[in-house]
Amino acid sequence: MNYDFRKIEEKWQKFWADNQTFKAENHSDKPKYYVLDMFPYPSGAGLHVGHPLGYIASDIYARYKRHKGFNVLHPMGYDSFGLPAEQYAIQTGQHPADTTKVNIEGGVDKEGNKIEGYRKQLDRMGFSFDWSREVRTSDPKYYKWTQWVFIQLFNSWYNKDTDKAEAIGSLISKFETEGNAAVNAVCDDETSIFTQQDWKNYSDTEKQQVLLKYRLTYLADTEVNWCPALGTVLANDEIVNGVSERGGHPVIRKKMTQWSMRITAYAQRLLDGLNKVDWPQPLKDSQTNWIGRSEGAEVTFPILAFPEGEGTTPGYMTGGNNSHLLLEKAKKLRNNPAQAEAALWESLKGKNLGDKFRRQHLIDDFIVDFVCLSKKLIVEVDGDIHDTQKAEDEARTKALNERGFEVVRFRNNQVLGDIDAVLQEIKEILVKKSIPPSGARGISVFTTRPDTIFGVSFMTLAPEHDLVAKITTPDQKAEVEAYVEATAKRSERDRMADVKTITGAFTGAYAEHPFTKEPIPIWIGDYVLAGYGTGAVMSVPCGDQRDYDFAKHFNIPIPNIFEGVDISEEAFSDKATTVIANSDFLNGLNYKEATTKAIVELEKLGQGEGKINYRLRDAVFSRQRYWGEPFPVYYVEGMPQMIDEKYLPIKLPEVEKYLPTETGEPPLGNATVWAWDVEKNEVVSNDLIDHKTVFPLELNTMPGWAGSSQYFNRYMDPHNEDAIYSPEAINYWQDVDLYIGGSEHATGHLLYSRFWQKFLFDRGVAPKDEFAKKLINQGMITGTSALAYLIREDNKEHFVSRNWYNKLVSDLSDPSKEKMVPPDTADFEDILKRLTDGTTEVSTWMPIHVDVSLVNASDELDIQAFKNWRPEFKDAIFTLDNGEIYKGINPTSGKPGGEFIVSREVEKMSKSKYNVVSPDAICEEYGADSLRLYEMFLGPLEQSKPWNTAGITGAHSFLKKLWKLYFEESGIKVTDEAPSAESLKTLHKTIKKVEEDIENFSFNTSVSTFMICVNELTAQKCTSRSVLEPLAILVSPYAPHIAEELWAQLGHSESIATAPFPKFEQKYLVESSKEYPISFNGKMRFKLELPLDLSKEEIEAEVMAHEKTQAQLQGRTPKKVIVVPGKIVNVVG
RNA sequence: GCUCGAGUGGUGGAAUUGGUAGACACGUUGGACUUAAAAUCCAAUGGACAUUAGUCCGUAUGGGUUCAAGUCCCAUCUCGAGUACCA
Repeated sequence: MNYDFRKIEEKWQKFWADNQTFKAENHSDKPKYYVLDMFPYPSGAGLHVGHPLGYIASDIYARYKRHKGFNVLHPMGYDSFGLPAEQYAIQTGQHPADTTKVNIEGGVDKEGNKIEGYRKQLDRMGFSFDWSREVRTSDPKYYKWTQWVFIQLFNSWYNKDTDKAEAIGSLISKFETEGNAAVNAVCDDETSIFTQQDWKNYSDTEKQQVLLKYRLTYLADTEVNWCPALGTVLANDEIVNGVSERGGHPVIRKKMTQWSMRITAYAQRLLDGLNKVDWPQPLKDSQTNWIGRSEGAEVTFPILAFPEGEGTTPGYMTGGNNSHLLLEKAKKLRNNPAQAEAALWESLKGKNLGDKFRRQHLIDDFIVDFVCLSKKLIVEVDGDIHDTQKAEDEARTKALNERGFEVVRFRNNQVLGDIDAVLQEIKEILVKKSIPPSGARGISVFTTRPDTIFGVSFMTLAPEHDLVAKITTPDQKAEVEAYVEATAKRSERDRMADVKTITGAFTGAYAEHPFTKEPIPIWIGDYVLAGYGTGAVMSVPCGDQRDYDFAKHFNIPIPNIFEGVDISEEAFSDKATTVIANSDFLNGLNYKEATTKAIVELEKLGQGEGKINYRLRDAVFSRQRYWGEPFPVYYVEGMPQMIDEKYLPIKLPEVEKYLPTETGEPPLGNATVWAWDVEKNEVVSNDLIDHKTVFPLELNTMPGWAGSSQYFNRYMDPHNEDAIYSPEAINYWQDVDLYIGGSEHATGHLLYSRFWQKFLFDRGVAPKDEFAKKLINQGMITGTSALAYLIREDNKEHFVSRNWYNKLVSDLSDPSKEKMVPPDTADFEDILKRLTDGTTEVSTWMPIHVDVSLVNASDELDIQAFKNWRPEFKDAIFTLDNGEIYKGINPTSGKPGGEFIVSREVEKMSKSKYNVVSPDAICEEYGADSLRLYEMFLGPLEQSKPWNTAGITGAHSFLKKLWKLYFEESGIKVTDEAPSAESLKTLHKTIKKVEEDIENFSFNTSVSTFMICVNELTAQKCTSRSVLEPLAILVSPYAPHIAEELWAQLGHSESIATAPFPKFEQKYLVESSKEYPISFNGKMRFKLELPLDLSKEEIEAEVMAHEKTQAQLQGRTPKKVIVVPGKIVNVVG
């Protein structure tokens, strides 16, 4: 009986499908295990051998876990919205839904090409997917729930006090009862303060506008990355090196009204969560990097003169003459608070009222009970004793008032009696004292080095900064405007490309230094980015290289504020060795001390506070595309309204053309039936829009990552029509235990998914705030391109076989070498002549990619097939490896006169390089089991490695050898004979190693282990059932088809899929002796078999007595003999 | 520039807490079986000298620790990935 893999694989694939072998139930006595692959985008090109690598690994693990007694969920689906289908639609007019269906299910495309379809390709590889749970993101039944999550986000806000998302209703009730002053929420920067009375007076539209500033998904005018070529905006992670990730088109900045996701609310939790998950460190690093947390301070620099007289220098106070005695007293008071003080502190601390309070704080010579430095409000709580010291208190209040503080006094019994009334009063004062946005008062900057504040010699604003136009003096106006205009014209890419050129302009305005009160010139420069921090920096040229370069270029002074550092060449930015000098109260302090001190002093002035800044931006969620999820949104008086959940899904409308409209609207602008009737609750014709009961629908669609941000949970209950998934389902499956996919999703899908998961966790929909416990990035399988070297001259084309090409190139680059004279071919000599006399350059060799299917395992090109494939080369000359010219196939021998050898190069697999190998062809020739084994055998899962089809024969012949262990010509040869001790040792050694390897995801080494095992059992002529049966189970996760067949042939009627994994038993591995390597000075010289129960001394004696030892020593006496029992012997001397 | 990761035969890659470097496979060479090819099987295969035993050199480079280093430490070089005026 021969190993007929085609028959076997077809048979078992059918069996698994018919019997739903891998269907997972949502309840089981077994423990659960969830193995997930990143679902693919079904492209028309189909799968190549690189794609299934991760699927094979996850499938091995899933099958292994089934053998280990787990209830395994292993689903698959399609991320089927996306740009390629849409662009194909634009070109051909075919509906993307149709092409997507063909790409998944197979069929014929418009050009008549047969498409195999992803499903069929996947099925051929024998994956144990539970297809009953398949999802497609473009299926309305699925995207109903994507729209649903969007609505939940819209109806939520982020409460910083509870540090989680809450229903928008709780925010509205806060507004109704207390306004927004004390609301500690993540919201838009320019949100202004209002009272509950203001809120009540707002119109409906105004209320909606306010709420949009708080919702977790919101509509706002944002600077977006606009890609004119694609006609859409792109998220930051969709831009690579300043051009679009897809297609490489230029991207410009543009202000547009767009949906955004308030992912920044989760910045800190997204960072913290990384500590809880077992994900690859490089991936965690890139998320950490992307979130970009930096600690520092926000500092406000008052603007000295507004040319238009808009503001004046606000009053502030001097640093003060703090005495240590007072500080100590304040500390003592803090530790012994009166009852009322303690009660009030509970309510004031931790920004409970929205502003930071300090207690028992020193203001000049006064210790005040509570102070809010940023609002300059002092709260005093007086005991009865104050009745007797009214005069002193008044004087004290007056003194504090002179220092710019407002003082409010309460009595102990007021605080203890009705603390809510007291808090309300404080809150109202805070609201009144609310400071308008920073721009009106001065320039806000973010800095990570507040310790260097005395080194500020100028300030720089981004050219796009709002203040630029306001502060520029008439003298400087022309220059500044020209500069702003010039920067706006430069694309993002240009700006990135030349970071070396220093440009900028002086505004003519000055700001005042918070401490020295010196005027500081305000410049603008494009090295300051509008999008990060506040879009303005305090420039410390001695401590920052960019500021340094800018200062040098424009001749701005560079004061040195570092102790013992030479800054004549470059800036000094080493925090670790920093000692501050020339900085008043910071002198002599190190980085950490000076930073803390500077922040405290800035807070006293009300001109700054400690702040944490994130690089992470809110994610733009609108795309001007057709083939994406439509928003469940219509507009009333310009304000977005959510469609009630019960009318979902809002299905994509039909359109004539998939391009943007002539008026520049997104493709959905072409739809004629795209309006919402609030009475009928259905989508109706645009003609009916009356803005009374029928309103226009949103024209944007959602981005690609919308559909992939919750799919892993939807698999748990994919057909649920009443909920995204039932609580029972998600409480059973909880989260993904193992997630395998590419590292390219590090800052896209994997970040957004974590964000949505945390949001759904906050809202009680998901039980875990991280969706995947363990994640593995499989490496890329690269292609091995075949190259034929061509020299093209005067319409003559000449290909040269590898050997000759290499010799020619190396001979020519080495003048000392005698020039190779090729065999007697006039043409070849001609080439050599022209190469050597310089008429032709070596570099004019052109590598031509040859389709890898035209090349055999020994790199020999089928010249005739090549000529048929590329008819433009049918008259080209081919010099073969033996130096002869190819004259066609010899009719008598049927062979060419010699071989033409191609060169090989490892490159990414791509159609244009003709190095794509499809898994179908491999399955056809060698079988799916061979493919699975070989892909695992190639190398470590995480590593990228080149594909070389030739190597698959190793895996294939292993399977044939495996088969031969069970079968001979006449049939099965497995017996019930007792196995030899040797065979049991081989088996158990294999069980141990394979189990360890699978647990460590070291699949390549376990394939080697199988090969060793089969080689050994073959040599042992083992036919024993008690060895061969467990072996079939061991192999089954890797090569499931052959394992099923062997299992069946061994007489089992059930599938092998849930057969218990063989148990390793140490007793079969126990050895009585060991072949010791005997080394001399660390070099192994010979081996010596010795019993394992010998003592160190006995081993040493045996070794020293050995004749080879004496030969090695040649009469010398060893200095030392190291004996490690069971390991090694080393003789020193 | 910064942050990670990696450098081992002709190739893909093995090598536990430092303990026999090159497992396993591809390729190559020779042989067997075949009219022939494929398939299969056997043998050799890091380099150099000797080819009988053997000796020397070898894990990017240079140092170091150790009885013993691919593995640990220091410095350097090269490649890959991510990120980039992030204040």
